[in-house]
Amino acid sequence: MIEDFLQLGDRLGDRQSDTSLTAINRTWLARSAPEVAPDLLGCVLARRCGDTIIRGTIVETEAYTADDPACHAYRRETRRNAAMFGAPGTIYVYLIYGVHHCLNVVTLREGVADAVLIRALQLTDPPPTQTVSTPKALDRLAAGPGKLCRALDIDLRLCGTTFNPEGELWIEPRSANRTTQPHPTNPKDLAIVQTTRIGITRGVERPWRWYLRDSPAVSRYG
DNA sequence: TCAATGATTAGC
DNA sequence: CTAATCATTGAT
Repeated sequence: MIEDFLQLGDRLGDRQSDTSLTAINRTWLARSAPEVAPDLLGCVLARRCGDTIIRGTIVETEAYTADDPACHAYRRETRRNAAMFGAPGTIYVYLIYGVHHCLNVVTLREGVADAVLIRALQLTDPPPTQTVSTPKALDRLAAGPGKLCRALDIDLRLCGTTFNPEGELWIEPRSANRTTQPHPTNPKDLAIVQTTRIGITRGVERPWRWYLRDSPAVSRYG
């Protein structure tokens, strides 16, 4: 099953409508992070939690590359960042400030540290473990890299595993036929803003942050 | 072995 | 603006 997923090929372009293709695959991710990051906007991150699946539309991403001083693996490979050197489609999760987990999609090719940080999701429904009183509260539940990991119960246990629809975490392309989505994102109408990254002290000038202009679930604007 | 720090967040 | 909180990191 996992092999089938990996062999789906490179047919998952932005506007594919083949409903048999349900997940982003390794080939689609075998591009540099600054190429993949804006393409992930409007795609759906899906998390299996027991019987239920939590879904959220990706509305904010950042790219990190091997020659980028802000990248965790800029100096060398370590035990913490080892997953960043994995094949495209590998999951890289790290703990930041001793408090929050952050989720990355490994891109490009095996042996090269290159990844996209998922910074915010527009959740379609509240996770089973959480309650929200207003629609606005739901908008903010995954509005930040640490918050989305908490909402989807993502932690270090997933680090080093692979995005896979047969597993616990995967990504569905913009094109998937998702009639149950309360927040459909029409690829033709994606208004993408490109700007500089947040929270870093080196490589600050690289314009490698992207977000959906009109999304109420973006962590910050500007 | 040890001190500094960080791709953050909530709260004052 | 700052505390929380800890694995990783790079320097002793």
